[in-house]
Amino acid sequence: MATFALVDVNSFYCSCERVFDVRLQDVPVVVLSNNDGCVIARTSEAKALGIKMGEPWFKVRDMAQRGGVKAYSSNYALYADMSQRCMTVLSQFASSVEVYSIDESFLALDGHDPARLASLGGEIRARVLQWTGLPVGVGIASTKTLAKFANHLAKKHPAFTPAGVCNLIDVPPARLDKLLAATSTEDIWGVGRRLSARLAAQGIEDALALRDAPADQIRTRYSVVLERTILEMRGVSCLALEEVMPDRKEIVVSRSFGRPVVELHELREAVASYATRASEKLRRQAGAAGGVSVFLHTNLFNDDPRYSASTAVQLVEPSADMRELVGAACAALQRLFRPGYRYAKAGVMLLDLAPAAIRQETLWSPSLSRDPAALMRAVDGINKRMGRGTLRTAAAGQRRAWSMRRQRLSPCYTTRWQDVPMARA
DNA sequence: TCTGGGGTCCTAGGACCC
DNA sequence: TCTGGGGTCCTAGGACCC
Repeated sequence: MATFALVDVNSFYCSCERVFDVRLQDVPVVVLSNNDGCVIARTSEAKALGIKMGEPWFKVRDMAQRGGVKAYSSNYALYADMSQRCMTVLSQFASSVEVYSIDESFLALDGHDPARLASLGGEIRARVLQWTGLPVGVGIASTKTLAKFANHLAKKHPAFTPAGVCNLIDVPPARLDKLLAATSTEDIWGVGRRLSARLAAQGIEDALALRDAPADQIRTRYSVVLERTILEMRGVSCLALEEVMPDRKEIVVSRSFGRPVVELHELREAVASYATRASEKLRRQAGAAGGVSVFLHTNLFNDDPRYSASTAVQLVEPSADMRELVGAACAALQRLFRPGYRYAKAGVMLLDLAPAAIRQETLWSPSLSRDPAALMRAVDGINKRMGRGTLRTAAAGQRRAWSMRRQRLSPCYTTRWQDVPMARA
């Protein structure tokens, strides 16, 4: 029987902020989305105040501040670096690790003494905390879906020992049934709000009823995906550990603007910036794009006149060249733009991605002596050393008055020398 | 009056995840 | 005034092919 652990960091973004500021230890902390728009991470103290996930910050700000909440703009440079440190520690505990998201990993624990799994979970927690300062939860079970559930239980029930660890393999079947019966289907990995509502309408009101529903009926009425979830809940492992992250099939860079944008030239700066960033991500996976799509829209929440549009441009041959991708994106924007609207957001998607190495050249492809890839390697190299955006296309602009608000940003403690308190002194 | 069967590819939309 | 960003997979239906 396979054994999986799911390890995740509690309130990850908030915990990262706490590591570097002891004053945040016992106070409620939230981290906001880009543009300081919504609450996307909350500590338990902030949850206790009734602050919901995804809630617009301007709606809860007054209440939150009265309650002593400290709010931060999201600092992805800090979180990405802390994530790497955490994953490095986790890799010491398992031969195979799947980094599932910025704050979660699945570990293959096969080969460990079954009697020692729970205490192993405790050791994982202790070492990650000691080496990175981040608190994690550990769920252990025979399938990935059950490991997710175990992790959920470890957070909810302080009774499991050691604290923060739940090993479902040790839980007697009758007790497991009770725990499932007390769990909403929505709290099962793979079941979202919509499916949960449809299931409830069919009389499947809790996770126990879902597990025991007839699998073939579920497949016919819903999908093979949900059938797999049910099998996994029964201990039949259908989802394997995926160690190598497959290359992205599409790359999206999009942002809401810090304020409404009316002028084409400002939109062009934004779209060129997004295309530049997207091309960096593309080259990082050694890919080339066959097409570029651009979208833009006005504010969907207020009474501004609505306009929303997208269009795609096919490239003559796949490319990872920043200049070509920015050019294509700007051409697409030109087609979409309608004057007189107050635009709120734009985005660039790179489509039809393929490995750059196997691309099909045309009769007019540049010769090797004018290798555009060499130029891009130089650009990427300089930006890596000197900071993102040091070299960019002129189209990406200088003033960038449209860029997002981040008024509550913490320092990049681990990735910028200027931001290290000691270095400033 | 009669109007096959089977396959592939593409796209849009819906659902999920963090 | 203020409402995030970036992904994946599956399915149904239409176009098209022989």
